[in-house]
Amino acid sequence: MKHATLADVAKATGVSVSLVSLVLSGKAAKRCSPAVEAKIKKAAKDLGYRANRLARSLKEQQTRTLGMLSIEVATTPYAGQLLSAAQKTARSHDYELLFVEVENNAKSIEEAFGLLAEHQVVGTLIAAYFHSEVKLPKTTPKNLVLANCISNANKGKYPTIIPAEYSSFMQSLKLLGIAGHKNVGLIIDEVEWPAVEGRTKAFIDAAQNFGWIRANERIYKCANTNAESGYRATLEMMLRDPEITAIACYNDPLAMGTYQALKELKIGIPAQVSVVGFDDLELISGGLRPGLTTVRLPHYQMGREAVEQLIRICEEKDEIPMNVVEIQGELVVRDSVSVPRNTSASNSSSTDSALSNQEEEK
Amino acid sequence: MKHATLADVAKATGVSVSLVSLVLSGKAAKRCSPAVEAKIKKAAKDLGYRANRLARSLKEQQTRTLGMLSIEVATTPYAGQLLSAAQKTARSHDYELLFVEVENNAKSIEEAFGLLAEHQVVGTLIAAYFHSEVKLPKTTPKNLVLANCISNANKGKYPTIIPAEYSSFMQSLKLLGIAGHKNVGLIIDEVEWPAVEGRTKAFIDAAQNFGWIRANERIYKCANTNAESGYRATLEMMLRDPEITAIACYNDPLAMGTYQALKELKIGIPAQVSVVGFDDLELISGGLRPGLTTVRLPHYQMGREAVEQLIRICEEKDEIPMNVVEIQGELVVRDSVSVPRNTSASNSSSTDSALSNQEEEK
DNA sequence: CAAATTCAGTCAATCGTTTGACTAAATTGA
DNA sequence: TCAATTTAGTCAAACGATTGACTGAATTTG
Repeated sequence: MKHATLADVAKATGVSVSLVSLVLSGKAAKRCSPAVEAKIKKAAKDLGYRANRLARSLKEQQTRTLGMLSIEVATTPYAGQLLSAAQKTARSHDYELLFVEVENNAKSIEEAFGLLAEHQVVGTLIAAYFHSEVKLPKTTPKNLVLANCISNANKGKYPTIIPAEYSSFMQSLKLLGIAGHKNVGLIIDEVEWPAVEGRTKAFIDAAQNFGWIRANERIYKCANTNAESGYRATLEMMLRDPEITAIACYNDPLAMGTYQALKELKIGIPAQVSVVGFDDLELISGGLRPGLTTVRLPHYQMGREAVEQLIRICEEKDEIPMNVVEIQGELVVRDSVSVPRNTSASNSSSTDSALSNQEEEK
Repeated sequence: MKHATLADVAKATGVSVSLVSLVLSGKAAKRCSPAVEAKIKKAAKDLGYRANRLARSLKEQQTRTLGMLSIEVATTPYAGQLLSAAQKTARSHDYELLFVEVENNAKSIEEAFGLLAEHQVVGTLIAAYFHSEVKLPKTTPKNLVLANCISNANKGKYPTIIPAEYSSFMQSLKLLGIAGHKNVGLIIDEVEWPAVEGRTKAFIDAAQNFGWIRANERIYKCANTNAESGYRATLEMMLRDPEITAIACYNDPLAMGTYQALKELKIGIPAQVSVVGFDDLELISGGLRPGLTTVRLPHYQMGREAVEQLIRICEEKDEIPMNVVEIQGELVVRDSVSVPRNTSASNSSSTDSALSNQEEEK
């Protein structure tokens, strides 16, 4: 039950293999009569002929396969979108994706590079599941693109597609600033990932621009970025700084914890305290009540852009590809932000129960 | 900067290509002197020789590549684990994964089959992101395995790895039954997926075994399975059936909504009402307070098992592979279940506030 | 010492596709 | 009518790896 080859089609039509190849790849310019051409095409169809890409690539000395190295990317909710986008984009350019998961260390990545080399991939994409630093080996294949990660050791060497942490987070901070909040807290990861750096800077700058009070003292660092951490940080924050009217969270799971703490303290969201998250994990941001205002990171676009850049450099269409592309996040406005409670409570979107809670607290 | 070939190694060592091939693939039994063997190996290493799998596969007339067709699998939180497991398992058997995303219709899948055929994959895995029915074209490649999906039109034709819906859900229902609950409600998807079918059956059987009251009337069907739906269903349920002491949810997002509704109604979890979910979406189940008791579906194991079966049938090691393998979920006990309020409140893990709420209600 | 065996390798065909070089017949042009 | 051109194809080498068949020399055996 082996697959039909050019030779099979040739035999069925009574012509040479060459002619079949020429006809089926549309290069038969003036070398074939219309009648024979039709016969060949019919035979190919009847036999279910499909070109053997192995043979073709061997002859052509290049494949249309891209390597996709995923740094634990696949086991997180965000991850899939990048992968999905990468695959679809590759497919739309007639490329395939060889998928390999690696650990974030030079040895594991080097091994994967070797594998991909054996498969003669023409380019490689490395993607991480959160904006982090990737540990590359000394020697890397040509045509390498980084998505959602950076390589400090090779700064500027590879095209790199990352989220615009600063300006994306700034969007939600601006929302708090414009609403009139002056007492804003930040709950953030204590580990110095690129994402943490960018978002912290945004917070500090926003504080300056909007005249936020004692902003530096209102940065709460957590060892983990899950709901539990957010819960505890928020309890601590509201205990130490009861005048806080808005909390910016490094990500949505933290914001989930913030919700829990505020509800336990009977502090209304957003009537008494506004909350913003980051990531737009639909499961959380869309599931919380009230809906969480957050920023959606463009994982889909990152995947697409990364593969498009990769294909461009593989085909050498673009001599000077831009080295670092920052992709903007998108503010997703739901119902967790209102004006601060002391400036114009009447103007807020607070519910009756939230207002009564506010009274109880005072 | 092309890659070194056997010919390059041969030239560097002054021997024939054949000998290099023999030596490097370890088949040089008595055909090579130790000295020459060492020289060849050194040259190969120095040149960074890597076998060209295209050429090898062409000659051998078979690849070590598997096709992974993913039905929108990549964009969901669960998905990654199956994919990750599939890749790692394949890798551990020296197979690679060609990853393609498809839509769940015969045309899209047929197209992908064609692509995979061109790449001469030796086997194909189809995976869905939730236990659903897959629409296959009339002709399918040999060596096809289904993971987390079934094909009713081809029942028993392909090895199929699916979660054991009935017995997995039964684990958490049993927990409710043993705790002594008699008034249990179910919130479930209205669409008749295999997952819905199995879990509904488990609920009905559990109701019979444990003597649950009016179980059939306490099945609430939702158009969506998100937190919002769970919230509304729970409000309705508690309004109509205030004596309910336990709610089983079809999945964790629904349970998240159940939490919100119960908290709004000032009904303590688990003091007054116990809740169980399904899926163990860590983001939700681990993030909720109290932690949600739920069932973890073995996506990782499914991926591994599916690829192992696939490789087995590709290599024809197993003549009679089991046709449907049901993989057991694992009960993840957190803090959302206790004994029912009316039988022995003192025995429950209820908090003071929950108990006081209970008093308020009565 | 001759024959048989072992050792240490080489040769050459093959997998399926591509493509520049070639050819034989038909057609055109002068 | 004969050379030149066009048409309609075929030939054969190549891509890189594999492997059964082969070979010439060295060693063992009787």
